[in-house]
Amino acid sequence: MSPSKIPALGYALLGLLQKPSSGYDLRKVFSSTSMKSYSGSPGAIYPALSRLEKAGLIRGTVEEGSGLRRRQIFRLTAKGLAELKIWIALPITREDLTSGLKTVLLRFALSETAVGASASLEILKSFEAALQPQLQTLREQLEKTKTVAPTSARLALECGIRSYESLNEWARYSIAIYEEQIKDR
Amino acid sequence: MSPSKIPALGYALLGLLQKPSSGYDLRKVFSSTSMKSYSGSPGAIYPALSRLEKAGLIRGTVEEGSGLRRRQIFRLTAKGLAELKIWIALPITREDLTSGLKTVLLRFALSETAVGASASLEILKSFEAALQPQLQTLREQLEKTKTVAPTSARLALECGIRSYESLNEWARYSIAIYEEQIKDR
DNA sequence: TATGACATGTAATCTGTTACATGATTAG
DNA sequence: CTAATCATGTAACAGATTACATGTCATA
Repeated sequence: MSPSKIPALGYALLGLLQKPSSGYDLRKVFSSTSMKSYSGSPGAIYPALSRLEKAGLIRGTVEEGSGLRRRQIFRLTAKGLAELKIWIALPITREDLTSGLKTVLLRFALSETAVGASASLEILKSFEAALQPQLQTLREQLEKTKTVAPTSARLALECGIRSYESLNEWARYSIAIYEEQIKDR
Repeated sequence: MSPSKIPALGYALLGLLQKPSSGYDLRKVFSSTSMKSYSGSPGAIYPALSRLEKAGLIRGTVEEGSGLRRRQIFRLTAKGLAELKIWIALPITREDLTSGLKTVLLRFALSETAVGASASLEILKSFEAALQPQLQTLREQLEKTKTVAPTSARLALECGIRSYESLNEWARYSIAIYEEQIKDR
């Protein structure tokens, strides 16, 4: 329904705000965990939070009370949670693989808590499906450029192929785990 | 010497311009090869080319002659080539791994032609060196979050670890190839 | 009471995206 | 001759980076 033109940072914030946090908390998560790819600079986060609040997806409340240095705690609204769920469960495209692998992994990481294990499994399946044509394209490119290109260019291509193969194995492994888990439930 | 505040797209263009090309040629490369992550939209490429030309790193000449639809062919200048070489041979940091793996691979792919096989080998070695602490950090994170986190979050972390392990194997494999090649020379 | 970490923000600038505009050439 | 493709650009806008600004609290 909504046009949903939110950049990746916005969704990352929504995902983290399943646990209410201040802007500073969020910055710390970005800089201390494996989410360093998201900027975490104040000039990015605070404006992004303002936009999300203006869009009604989160709500900030100034924390009155004990410590009393002004800290604003943000929480997801119902609308924000709905938007987050839609984003997480989006089927994975080939484009997601080339330009936003980090984002895909974040969506998957959040999926179980936000939308449940069966949705996680669906994400994995669409991920695996998207990998196949990508792998084939790269393999064809390798065949084509094998003889002409310099060694380093060929090796770089091989690196891409190996990466996707590794992702493929991981996807199968993860799918197996989820299928077990859902069966046992 | 120069401050070198060129964005990734700029360097990608410099790399491709080792072979003189028009803006349109470059767009085609971006959209048809595994470099789709670089925008290739005219609103990105043409301004970027202008900036590079203004900085004296490339020079464009309008192609007079046969076909006669106006096409501007860009070529690297000596300064541009020097800048490109510096960028390619930059040692690889941990930060490069988390935020710019694509860029690292591009640098490596270009390295042999632009700066020679021994430089390619150096890049691989600094790449491998940067991988180790990264892997250790992720493994520690996995240990810490193993019991608390939901399955999907744990699996996402495992995906990261597997990816870096795969990169590590590739780096060793590639280093072996280059060491052979350099010995035989 | 002075220093540094906590916590939040703003302003200038740059780059990329999206969408549109223009003209030249080739194919049907 | 008309449509599609080639080839180049521009303008409006959104978002990120960098650097700076501000005030609070703890501690030495």
